[in-house]
Formats: sequence, C-alpha cells, structure tokens
Amino acid sequence: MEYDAYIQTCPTRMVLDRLADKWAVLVLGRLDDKPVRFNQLKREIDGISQKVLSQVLKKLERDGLVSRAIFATVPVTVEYAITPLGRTLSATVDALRRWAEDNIETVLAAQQKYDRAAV
Amino acid sequence: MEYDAYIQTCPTRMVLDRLADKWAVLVLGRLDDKPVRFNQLKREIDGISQKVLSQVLKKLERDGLVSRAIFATVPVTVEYAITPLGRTLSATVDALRRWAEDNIETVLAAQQKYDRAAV
DNA sequence: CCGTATCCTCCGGGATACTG
DNA sequence: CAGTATCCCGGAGGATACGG
Repeated sequence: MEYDAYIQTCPTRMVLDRLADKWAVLVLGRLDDKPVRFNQLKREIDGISQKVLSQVLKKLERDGLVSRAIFATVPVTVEYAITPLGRTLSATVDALRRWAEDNIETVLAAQQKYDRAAV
Repeated sequence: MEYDAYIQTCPTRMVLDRLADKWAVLVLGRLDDKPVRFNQLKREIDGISQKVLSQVLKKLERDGLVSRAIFATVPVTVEYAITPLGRTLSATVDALRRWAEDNIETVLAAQQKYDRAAV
C-alpha cells in the first residue's frame, strides 16, 4: 500500500502526524492549564510565527482537540482552550514524555558511542 | 527560549521528532517481529526510497533503538533488529496507538462537523 | 545485496505587510 | 487584537546512477 493511502486508513499515523507537527504539542501543553488568547499564545511559545500558530490552531480545532471562543469585546477577544478529548490525548502523550525522560540518558549515551565509533 | 535550544534540552521533543519521522515508526513496527534485511525492509515498506530508509535506519541505530548485524556471506547480508530499548519505546507507542484507535471515530466526526460548518 | 552520491523538485514555514 | 495574503528560501525526500 502506498503511503498516501496508508495514512488515510491508519489512525495511529493520523495522530502521529498531528503530534509530529513542530508546534502542536507545545500548543496543547500550553493550553493544558487554562484557556489562552492568540497573541498571548504567540508570545509564550517563543519562535512561532503568526502564520504557523494560526495553521496549528486550525488543525487542532478541526480535530476537536482545541476549542475556540470569541468574545465581542473591543477589540475582539479570542480564547483557545483544550477540549476533554484533547485532554485525554494530552494524558496519553504524557506516557511518551515519561518514556523520554526515563530513557534520555540511555539514548544520549548510545548516540555518543555511535558518534565516537564513526570517527 | 528559541526552538532550537528547546529541542536540545527537551527529551520529549527528541523522541517526538524521531517518531514524527515519516517512516521511523513503520520501520520499528516492521522489526518488532523479527530481524529484517535492508532490501527486504525496502520491499515491505512500500513507497520508501533507498536513501530515506538508509537515513532512518542510521538515526534509529544511533539512538540505540535498532541494531545492525553484518554477515560475511556472498553477497553480504545485513540484518536490522529492534533492541531491548527500542522494544520499550515500541510498547509505549502502543499506548498512543490505542488512543488513536479508540478515538479515531470522534476525531473524524469532529473534522466532518468542522468542514461542514466552514462551507 | 547493501548501500552512497548527485541532482532536482516541492512545499513547510519564516518575514513582512496588510485588514476586520 | 486576531488574523489573512504574499513572497521567498532552505531543506526533506524522490529518482537515478554508481560503488563496495
């Protein structure tokens, strides 16, 4: 099966592709505590551009992982929040986070050994 | 903190960046059963190019997730196998796989709702 | 069989400027 | 404040050819 076909029939790949996104996990993590406004998010996630933040939020909203609330203040206020579904994903990502933290030393050691051998 | 600096100090991001790789998870999954040779792997993972497969295997080997064994047959045989460390990561990825399978319907429904509203 | 080397294309994403 | 529009560049990755 070709990759394009595969990705559309494989839930895991869909989720991984979302998490793979350079910024999506950071956004989700940032929303975990409390709802945040667009520019606040942009300030807090250093280095992200307006365009990319906008794209990431749209994808997350489309997947039902993040919600978007508009308040008719002047000027307008938009708040992004994690959804219950997003929260369950966030919890699952924590398992991966734990693996990473538990094994980072081993991985780094393997890398150094590999690099030394390559010289 | 800039992203480049962030990624080097964040184990989670390192791991996610590895999993994010278009093919790494597929390779790891393919090795989960038994060791496989290079061209065999290339045939089984449809659509991957020699160059990319080679790159992915090198990264996984560097991280200590995959091992490489050379047999002095004629012509030479090279077998790639998952390491114990790789196997623990693979197990953790399963948690994500389960989340994906359990929630794919919800996500797809959210996407369709989003798309209908956007018309 | 197991790769590396080279070329080339495509597009993700940054910078910048502008709008409701 | 909350985005969209446009331009542009670097790097990922496919195709192809060649080397050990």
